[in-house]
Amino acid sequence: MAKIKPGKNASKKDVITQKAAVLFKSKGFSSASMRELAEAVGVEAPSLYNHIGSKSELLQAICFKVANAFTLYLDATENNHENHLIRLEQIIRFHIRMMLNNFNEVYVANHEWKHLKEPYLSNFLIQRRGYEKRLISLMEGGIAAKEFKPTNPYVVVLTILSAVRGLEFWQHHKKNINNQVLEDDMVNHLLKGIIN
Amino acid sequence: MAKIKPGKNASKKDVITQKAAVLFKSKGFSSASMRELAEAVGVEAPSLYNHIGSKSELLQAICFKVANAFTLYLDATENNHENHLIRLEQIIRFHIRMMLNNFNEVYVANHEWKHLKEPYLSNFLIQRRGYEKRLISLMEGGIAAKEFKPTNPYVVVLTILSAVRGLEFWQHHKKNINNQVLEDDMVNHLLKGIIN
DNA sequence: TACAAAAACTAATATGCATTAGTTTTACAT
DNA sequence: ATGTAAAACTAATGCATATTAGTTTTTGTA
Repeated sequence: MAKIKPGKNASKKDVITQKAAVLFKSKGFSSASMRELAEAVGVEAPSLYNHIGSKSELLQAICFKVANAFTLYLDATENNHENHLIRLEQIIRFHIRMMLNNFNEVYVANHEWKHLKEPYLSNFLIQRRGYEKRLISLMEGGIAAKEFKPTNPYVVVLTILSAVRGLEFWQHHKKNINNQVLEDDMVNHLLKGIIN
Repeated sequence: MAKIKPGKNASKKDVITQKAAVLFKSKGFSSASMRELAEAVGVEAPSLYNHIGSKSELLQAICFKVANAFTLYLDATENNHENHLIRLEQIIRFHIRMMLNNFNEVYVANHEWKHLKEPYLSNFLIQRRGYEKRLISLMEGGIAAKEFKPTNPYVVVLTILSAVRGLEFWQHHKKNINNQVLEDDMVNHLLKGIIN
């Protein structure tokens, strides 16, 4: 009946992918059906295949869009020759903003990557592992420069990344607390602790 | 052919539930099939139903076992009239140990609760929300007593819980770092920060 | 108004799933 | 060894899924 309406800058494929992110987030990739996605788009399920290749391809698009965004930002901070503390803080803030502004996609990338098919699964994990390693190097540099306390750098990176990921539970409270307060409080906690 | 072998203290149902936790963790609840679970147990799929009621029931058992363990420990710390900092530290350490020692179940409870059926889904969320509220009260008490810096207590609780949850990514490195070092580094980071 | 391409539709395929029914085997107590 | 209950098995049910094939409708252009 009605055709899919592409927005100003979004192709039909983009519309489908965005709706898929919402659906995959709320039901999980495996439980989300193409019928449900079609309904969200306003079309019958087989019509989706005029625009996309497969369900799996949608997951790939979402996961790699997110992974690439993080990788690109890290590239940028490395060309930016600030000290380790400032670079770490910039990265934490970027993670927080990605969580707040690209919630559905980041959530899906974090939770549903397991259902990627090979070789995408391996590539995704390799990319993520590489990203972590670069963060660990940053920590090690900061410890060597005495900017940070001497601790296990892997533990610190894991703690920071996980804490920020936790913003996925934040959604419901968004309206009650200002995003800037949230960002500042979390950055201060992760860098300076909470003890008076 | 061969019957399910219950261990010393584990009924057959317990064996199935434990294998289910491993399977649900690695494939996700929806993608995990009863055929696969049966294979892990060493039996044909329909035979499982001599011991359990349904796939859903397995998820319920796992999720509430974990939720109850956390609730019980929190009850205990409240009867233990230490100051706020000490109680918070105890709770963080308990969370870390639960992650390390009951990895599969905690992971499933954290990731797959979405697939619980009503009324279990609602009950689970109510219990979890109540738990968070009690932690927030603890933080508020500590701030009022000037033990903690004045910050948004919800942000702090969320940051701590999420950071500890991140130990789910730890599995692979378990052998390389001592669990006690890990626990101490993480507790120190979350309480005192990382800046020199 | 008519033609061509895009994108919708319906119908069908093949697969996989949890679960039930009915039957046979195993294990244990006597 | 024999009878009983537990627990395994095989076969079948019914439903939901992603995807393909083939056809019709819609849309935009000349």
